[in-house]
Amino acid sequence: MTDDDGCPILHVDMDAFYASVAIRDRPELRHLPVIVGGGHRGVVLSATYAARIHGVHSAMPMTRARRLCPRAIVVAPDFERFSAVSSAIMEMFRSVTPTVEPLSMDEAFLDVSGSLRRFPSATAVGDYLRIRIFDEQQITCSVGIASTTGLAKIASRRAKPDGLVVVPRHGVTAFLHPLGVEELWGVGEVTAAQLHRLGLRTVGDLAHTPLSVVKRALGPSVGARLHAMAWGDDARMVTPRRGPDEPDRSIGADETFSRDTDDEAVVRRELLRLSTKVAARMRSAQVSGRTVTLKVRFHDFTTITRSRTLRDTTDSTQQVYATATQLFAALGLQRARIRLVGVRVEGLIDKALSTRQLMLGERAHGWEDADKAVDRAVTRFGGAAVRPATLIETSRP
DNA sequence: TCTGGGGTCCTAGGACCC
DNA sequence: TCTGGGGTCCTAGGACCC
Repeated sequence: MTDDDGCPILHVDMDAFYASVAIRDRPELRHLPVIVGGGHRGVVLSATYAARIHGVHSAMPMTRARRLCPRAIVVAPDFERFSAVSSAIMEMFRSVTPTVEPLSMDEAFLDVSGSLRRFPSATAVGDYLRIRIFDEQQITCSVGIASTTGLAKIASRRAKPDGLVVVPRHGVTAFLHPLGVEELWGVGEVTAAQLHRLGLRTVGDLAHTPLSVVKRALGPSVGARLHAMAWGDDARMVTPRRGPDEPDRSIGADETFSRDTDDEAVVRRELLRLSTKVAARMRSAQVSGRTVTLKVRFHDFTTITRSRTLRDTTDSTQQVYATATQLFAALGLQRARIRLVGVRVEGLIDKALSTRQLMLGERAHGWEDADKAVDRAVTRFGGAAVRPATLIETSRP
């Protein structure tokens, strides 16, 4: 019947997720070209297949997308909505197997080795999930099934839209070798160009190139990994998402200005807004971090980062902001045209594990109390209720 | 009015330590 | 008085993912 011969890894990927959720909530948009995205300097987050026909795809600048498909209906993203749908789908996955690894809001790996008493095959699990997701969420998805994560990921892409593709163990090279190198997970624009320069266009070309040549071109680590993947050899296991014992590695926020700016006051105000946001998210996640990184992107898109590692971990708005502005001041910019600034805190640990030594004479509670008060007020009244005085817009005409 | 915002992981050099 | 060899931390940048 099905030819998955015991391949246990599923990759389930929603089709045009944001756009699908958007048209589900507005059925009159069905069959129309719909683009989720926005902002005059934004990019396409997701587009329906009716829009893709015109060449629109995700990550494309909105300006270009509108030019390609002037009749497209542009919908602003509603991340709370997406997140709610995503949670429901992930829960459904967990009802089938505990070994679920979400990769993003709209895709996950599942290892169903343990589910094969309840289901005759991995393919049966895939069919079941596709039907249930459509029944309960009215959106379609695609499923890839293979012996490894890398293959399952490629298979789901080949299954799009609304399909299921199995890569049987005995058919790995027949499936893989005709594909373009850029189909491999981990090969982006830069690596693809490097491989093309070597005359390698297909995965088969890559597989049949001596490992030493590939390593020399791509570096030992990337080279070895991709060469192995070209043979379907991929050690990456499905690892259920980090629990609360293992927090995210970093939390950050950045923002592209609606117009490039050379006004230091504008930049500082934005750094304050971003620091406020980042620190609040850290406190809400109960983590604390030591390294603050400032990101600055200039008008020509060149991007630099500057970081400072503090003596102790922090989750204080004030300390994140102070560090970010010091890093910015140290750049010594003279009227540079700035496109984007960002603030990120890395080296996160569980707040309960962070011990902080007070400086001599430092007050034990100061900014920390202020942050807590702000968090409480935001919980009660919403984010607009409490913010630093310099962020309150004045003199709206 | 080309090119978002959220992340992860890797590399590489220098400092520093034993 | 001519040059070790790890290991870890810090910093900066870059590739990649959705």
